[in-house]
Amino acid sequence: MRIATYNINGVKARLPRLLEWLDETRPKVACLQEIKSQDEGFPIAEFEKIGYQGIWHGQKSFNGVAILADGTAPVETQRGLPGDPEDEQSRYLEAEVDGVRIACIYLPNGNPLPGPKFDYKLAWMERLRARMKHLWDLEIPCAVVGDYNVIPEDKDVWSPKAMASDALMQPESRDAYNRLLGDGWTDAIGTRNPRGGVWTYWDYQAGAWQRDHGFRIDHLLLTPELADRLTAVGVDKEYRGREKASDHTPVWVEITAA
DNA sequence: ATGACTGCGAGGCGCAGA
Repeated sequence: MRIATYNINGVKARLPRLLEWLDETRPKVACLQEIKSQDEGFPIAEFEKIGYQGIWHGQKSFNGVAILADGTAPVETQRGLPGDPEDEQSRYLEAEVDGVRIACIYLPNGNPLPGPKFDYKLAWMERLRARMKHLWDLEIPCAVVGDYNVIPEDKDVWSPKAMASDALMQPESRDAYNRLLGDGWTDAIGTRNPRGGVWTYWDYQAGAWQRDHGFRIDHLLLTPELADRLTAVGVDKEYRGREKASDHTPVWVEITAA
């Protein structure tokens, strides 16, 4: 069972590329971020044509997350991140698929800093931690996957110096991420690539892709019940080099049957 | 190096329909 996450940067602009990736790699579950679409504009029929069902949580222009599943309907368990009734940004969607609980997250970027956007990021991360504690206490196979907008360590970025002032690698951002790992969650890509040097994002600007100037910000965090079933991890790097690509690339874990 | 690129909405514009 393959669980993948992919920040697609616009579901309409990315549709041909996205359908191609689903068709070629056939993940059981595909968690999408930055669909940048309102609920009524989500092209579910296109996914159904190739055998996927899905749920989505959109908003106009920005953000938006979706969970697609091959040949089965994800059963929604949570829409929106709990903990702040004032927060109207669509960044969290959670469902059950084949006995696995899966949360799809689009964590706030947090730039520029200091400022309200960075404060929002840190507050969102504390709310995420509370939700993840809830999931942890269920003692079930569970994955919280998506665009975390955190570069965990210096080995996860092409140049720590170039990115030093960015919200993605501030000590506060890293501390909040490390608290999740400290709670027991397994960073699947990180633990399987201890030397680092694995990127999931390359900026559109300054020839970052051609120079391999990337970093790792798309993560899959697993409970022990799921980490025990982990057989492989991967980054579908070549999709970043295709025509009209997203600036992120798909990342996945392979899990054995229960 | 205050750069670089992209997607989307607003809005302009052309066009179809009333």
